[in-house]
Amino acid sequence: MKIRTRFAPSPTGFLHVGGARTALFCWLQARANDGVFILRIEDTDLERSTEESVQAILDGIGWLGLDYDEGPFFQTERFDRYAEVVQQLLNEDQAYYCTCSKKRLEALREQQMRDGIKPRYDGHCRRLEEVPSGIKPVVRFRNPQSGSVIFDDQVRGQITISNGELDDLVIARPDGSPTYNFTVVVDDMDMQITHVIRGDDHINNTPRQINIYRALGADPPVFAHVPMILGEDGARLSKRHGAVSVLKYRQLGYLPQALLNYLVRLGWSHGDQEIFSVEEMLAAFDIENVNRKAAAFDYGKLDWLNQHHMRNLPPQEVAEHLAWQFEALSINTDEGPLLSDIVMVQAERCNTLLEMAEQSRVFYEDFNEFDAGAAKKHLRPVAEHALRAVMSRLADMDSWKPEGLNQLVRLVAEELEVGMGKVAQPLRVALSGTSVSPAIDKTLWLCGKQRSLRRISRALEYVMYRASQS
RNA sequence: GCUCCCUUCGUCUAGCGGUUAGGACGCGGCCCUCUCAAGGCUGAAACACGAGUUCGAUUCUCGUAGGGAGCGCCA
Repeated sequence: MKIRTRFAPSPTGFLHVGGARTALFCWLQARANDGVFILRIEDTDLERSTEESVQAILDGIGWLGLDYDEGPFFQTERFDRYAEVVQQLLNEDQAYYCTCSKKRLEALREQQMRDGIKPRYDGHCRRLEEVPSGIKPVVRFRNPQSGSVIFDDQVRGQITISNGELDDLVIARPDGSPTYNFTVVVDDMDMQITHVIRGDDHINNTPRQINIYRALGADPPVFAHVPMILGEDGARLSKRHGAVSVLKYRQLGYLPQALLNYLVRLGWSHGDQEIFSVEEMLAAFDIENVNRKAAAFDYGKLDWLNQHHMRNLPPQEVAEHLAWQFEALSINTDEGPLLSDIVMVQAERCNTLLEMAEQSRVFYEDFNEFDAGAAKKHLRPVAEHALRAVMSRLADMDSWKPEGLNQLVRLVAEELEVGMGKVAQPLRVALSGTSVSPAIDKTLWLCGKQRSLRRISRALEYVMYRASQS
């Protein structure tokens, strides 16, 4: 049978890393097995669902490249179908009307808590003959009262829950709108989902869902409950820390490939391999090898992976993502080096594309003044000879390539009989305004001839001015 | 409170009865070096606890402790 998986977020917020990883696992399970990946929006909560959230989720999985084959389906567009199934269960006496007031339910619950037992519906309306007029009843699923539900979770192994722990859950509200545990089953059944991969906060819902499948005469799918992702401090992700949209990671300068790589390794491993391209994930991923333990998110490792991918992906491809950063920083890159050249030089020196863009601004825009500390240390009178020597030779350069530039700087150092540092550091400050930049030949290369000459000349003026002041 | 789930270096993990408990990130040291990086070498760092089972437990079983989730007319 063809594997069919689905990612079914509710649009009450953005797509965060936990959801993104679940989506990734669903996607991998489908793609690796020539299956189908479906996107379904669970928007039955009219109060909290928003258009913006739907868009944020779509944008998030779009950025990650988790393309879907069917959908997005919206549950709000399937209300007729749910009503039909509710009626079917009612007709078969597998569901019943319940007129219990919320007040009674609350009192019941309080009493049960006091008695130290698990709060659950007591079946008060199980034998209700007819609904009094004027009362809008809810519909409850008639859950089996004995026996237990046993299922084999692909991640957790066998899980057993006694039916005695379950109660008759509401499947339709007074206004007829369906509830979550019911719509999931109807949808997964109708969409012929074979593998339900979701967060482990749904483990407790699974047995009751399985009972509904059985009542409908359908075979339950395979379940796989993946652990959640914790914040860096090991506490649950909350709005306060870490629970941010995956799109935030784009803003922070992470490549989607890096985030996917990080996410797939969180709770899953394949020998000692740390680096995975999407193709490699597809080849090696197996949902059964996913860990049971919740994992803490670690930005440090994400940084490392991000740098790795920035260095190893084709520069041209990374450049496209880098362009997004420059745009976000309002840096015009029309006049200056190719973005792919920036990537080749800067990738190993940065953890994120954001850093890369910020540190490369100097190749596109002039800086206002020298960093005080750097200037004080390196733009001293003794630097004059070196700067002049370099400048005059640069003026004669016709081929502006790193190799030639490197030779040139070395030659100057040799002729002046000083170490490379005595030439490179003043030059670096002259070109970048700071004491930190790529290797000096690369810095010259990226600055370009005109810009380099102009900046060295300006630095010389600064050096002369200082000399005159002392 | 009740039910279910989880527990190897700080973090992510390997391990599937006998290992000097391996790798990765991070951290320390050394080397390289024109700055910052990157790279190379190297060091510190873990089986939550207690009983069993066994010739032998990180590994199997049961407790304890700690953590998480669920117990809605939310999803």
